[in-house]
Amino acid sequence: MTAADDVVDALVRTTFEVARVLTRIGGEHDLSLTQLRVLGILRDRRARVTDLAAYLGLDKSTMSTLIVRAQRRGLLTRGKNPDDGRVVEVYMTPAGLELAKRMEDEVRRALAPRTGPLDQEQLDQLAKLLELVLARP
Amino acid sequence: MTAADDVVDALVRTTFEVARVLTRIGGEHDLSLTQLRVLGILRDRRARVTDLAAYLGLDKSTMSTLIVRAQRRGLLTRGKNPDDGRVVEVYMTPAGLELAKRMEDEVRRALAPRTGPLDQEQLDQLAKLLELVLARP
DNA sequence: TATTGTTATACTCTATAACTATA
DNA sequence: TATAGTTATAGAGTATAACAATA
Repeated sequence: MTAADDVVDALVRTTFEVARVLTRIGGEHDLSLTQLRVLGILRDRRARVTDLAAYLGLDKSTMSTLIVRAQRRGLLTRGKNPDDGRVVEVYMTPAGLELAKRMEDEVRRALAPRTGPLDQEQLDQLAKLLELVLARP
Repeated sequence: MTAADDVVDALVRTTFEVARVLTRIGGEHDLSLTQLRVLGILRDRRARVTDLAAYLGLDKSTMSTLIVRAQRRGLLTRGKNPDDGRVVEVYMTPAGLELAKRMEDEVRRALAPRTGPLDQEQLDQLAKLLELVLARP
């Protein structure tokens, strides 16, 4: 068992723990983990259906139905791109933005007991090391 | 934006990145992220249906159908507990164990480019810090 | 009565295939 | 022809409710 293996183990376990928190908080607002993520992505930008699908690793048809359901709930909107009539751009409604913000706060609060025991130096180290892990594609 | 907020952001992004890798590798073996996790849990122990459901945060009925499908694929087996006729214990078949092992290797290989750039000290630090985060329930 | 598990039902999530519209 | 998106279909994942068996 190498140190890299230990890190992979810890990363996978952390992933399931954080995913559990995200799934619970999403569920409390009737949102799946995927829908939660869509809202997270669209918080600060608009995006095309195909680009969203590629980013999330989903088929465009899956993306399409996800958007339809979120739109039906008033969380986001679709609009034609005037430069290319084939393209549909997706963006948040005020209600969607508000929900995304509320859930972000809830996630911070839910994870606070886990980050709380770390001191300032450990928090900085962990953030830096995770950024290093995320840097590689 | 506090240091704790930065860590939460990095944890959430890491979660989605690792989940993407796990989803892809599971998918290559026709397994969902949940099924992948069930196999991971049962690798080194047997478990009751209700305990599995509680651990995964799923309803027992959901757990039941997941088990039925995995069993139909020959990955795991169910057996009555002789001490308590209500209890069903679930455990892996040799085929399930072999698949779990193969996927674990694939996950390590897939994440190697991300852990690779870290030196020995950084790996040890990251493993230690993630353990601290995981320690709090 | 309480606990353990399964089944029926009704959603959402997801990919594949077939389609429309635009380029 | 190629690209962007939608829709129809089918199967997996999920929870709720109702149920059977056991304690």
